[in-house]
Amino acid sequence: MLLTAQTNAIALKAKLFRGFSDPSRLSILECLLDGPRNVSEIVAVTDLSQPNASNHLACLRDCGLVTAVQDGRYVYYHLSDDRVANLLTLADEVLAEVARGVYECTRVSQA
Amino acid sequence: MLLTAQTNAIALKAKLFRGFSDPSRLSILECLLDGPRNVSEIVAVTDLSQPNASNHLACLRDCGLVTAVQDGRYVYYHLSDDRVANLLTLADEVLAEVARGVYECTRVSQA
DNA sequence: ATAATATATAATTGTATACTGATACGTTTA
DNA sequence: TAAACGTATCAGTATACAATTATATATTAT
Repeated sequence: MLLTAQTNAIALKAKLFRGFSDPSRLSILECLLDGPRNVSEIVAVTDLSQPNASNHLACLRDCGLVTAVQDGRYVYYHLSDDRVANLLTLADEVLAEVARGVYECTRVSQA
Repeated sequence: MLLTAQTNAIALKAKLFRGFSDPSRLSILECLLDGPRNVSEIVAVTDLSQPNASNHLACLRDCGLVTAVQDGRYVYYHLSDDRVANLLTLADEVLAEVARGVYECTRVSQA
């Protein structure tokens, strides 16, 4: 694809949405809706393996969706912007509207 | 991953976001912000190959983000819900906040 | 300093998915 | 009906990505 300022902006946005587009990462984000959590707590809540959670957290952190704050040997994560929560809420609303369509979507993943 | 009502809801939401998480699909969605477009018009605006656009449209359609209306030999697509536009706008706002972080993110894709 | 705990990284592997080229299908026009 | 046009599907390939296991790094406690 040709790279212009416009396509670059689109690529950025796609990357942002990609942060939301995995169930593991969504679980992490939703668990952070209630406030900061350290990795062990996130692992406990989400049932992800520790390295797996750590990988997804690195992705979310690099993408700017969450922020890490080290406190001793613990690292606490929190949503980096209130609008991240808004995006999740808005997605719920769209889902309520089109849930049936998404449920029947077999093109992205059969899972 | 254990499948509960909760994880199922999360999987649905992840699938929804996946519709937004590809530059080609985002281009299509943004081009539909201005109103309905048929496939040829979408191909012209986005510079995607026709089969590629058609594939992405099938995904967006199955996921409920766009709706297709056939008119003769043309098929017109439009956003299926106003909130889809809202999600795109909100994403822009988050991006404005965290653009630098996303730009530096090398974990999702090196492109 | 050593052990224990918390988190991050690396290497590997299987699977998902984006793209291309060829082709099929459906609709309109001649 | 045949030809042209618009759209969808299919097969194949290359790449991206998620999960796992093993290991490294960092911090606290003994």
